[in-house]
Amino acid sequence: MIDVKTLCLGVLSRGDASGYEIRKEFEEGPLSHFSDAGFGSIYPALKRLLDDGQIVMLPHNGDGRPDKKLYRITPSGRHALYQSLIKTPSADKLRSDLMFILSFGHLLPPRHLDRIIGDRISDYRQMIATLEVEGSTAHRTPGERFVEGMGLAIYRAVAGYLEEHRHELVAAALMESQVA
Amino acid sequence: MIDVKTLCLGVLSRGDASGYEIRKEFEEGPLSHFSDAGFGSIYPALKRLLDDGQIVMLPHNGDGRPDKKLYRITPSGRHALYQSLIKTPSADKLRSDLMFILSFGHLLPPRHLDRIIGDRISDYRQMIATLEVEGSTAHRTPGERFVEGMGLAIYRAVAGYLEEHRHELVAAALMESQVA
DNA sequence: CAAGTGATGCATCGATACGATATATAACAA
DNA sequence: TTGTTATATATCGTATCGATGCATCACTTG
Repeated sequence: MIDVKTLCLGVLSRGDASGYEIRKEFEEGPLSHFSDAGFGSIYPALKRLLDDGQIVMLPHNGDGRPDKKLYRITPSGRHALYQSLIKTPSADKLRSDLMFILSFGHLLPPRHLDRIIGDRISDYRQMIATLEVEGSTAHRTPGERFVEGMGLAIYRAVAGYLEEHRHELVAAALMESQVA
Repeated sequence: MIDVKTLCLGVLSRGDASGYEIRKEFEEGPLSHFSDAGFGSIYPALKRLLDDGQIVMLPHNGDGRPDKKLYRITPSGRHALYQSLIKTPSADKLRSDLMFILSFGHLLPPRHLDRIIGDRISDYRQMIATLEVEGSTAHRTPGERFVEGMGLAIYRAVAGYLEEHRHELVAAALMESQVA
């Protein structure tokens, strides 16, 4: 998997940013769907990138706000980013607590099962609605549009599957609970 | 996210297993699609589960093979598993190096783009074919069938999206490379 | 106008997890 | 007999995660 240093270089390749702003990219932006990094990884990564000369810190114009360290990618940093981008990408990873839980569906109360599935459907429907609005308003590069489209496609597939098969699983759990 | 201790308890709730066999479950079984754990996490987890009395080690019948430590879940372990299963599951996570790379598609050679997308489509088509065979042969609980079905639905959505939008992205990269 | 809430912003720390590596045996093919 | 693959345990350094702490500023709400 791509490391946090490279993720930061990727964000900075689009423009100067602070650690906090980089974090936001992984929480909201087009990169948020398939990448992630928290403060605990970003700040150490920025430190190492500084040491390696792949980014520089901009002198904050002594105006109002004191802190907010802005970082800018260097040519060396762009080169390192490019080298990472042309490496063969590792396999995609899906992690889902819900799916782990549902694979033990027969051990759980049917009502509880039905609730957590319903909640998750709502979550996905909400995300889909948000994406559909953003997709038509926000300005995006072709790559970003492609990635957001993939996010949308996956979210729809997940929400659709949950809706279509929810009853089967709950019904099976009901049978199980009547036996026990 | 659910920790490796709980993942191990989940596997052991289906039957006794060694560390190696637990690993295999995350590489092949129905749990492999949405969960993962390597040796470096499993062995320490088993050690802690032993300390906590949530699993026990079975005395290996002094037959042929020497090593192979078999573990069995205890009632205390089943209780701990249940407690984890009824917690509100955290949000699903998708990680994809490929999507990160493609979001910078305009920086990359169009031919390279086309190749890595094509390779990934093949990977997914292969996984889908494997799953379709297994789904009709292997014996599964309702929960496992549900989870495998979700895996299949997502893989199909991803492969389909890649196939349908591949050209758009490559075309955009071509335009970009002619400008530069 | 005070007081609370939430967003902005930096940073650290411990627990956990990851990935590579080492070691050894058994089975099976070349 | 040599090599390869599968079985099997285990460790170690590094990277990452998640929670927490601490400010400041803006906004709203009684």
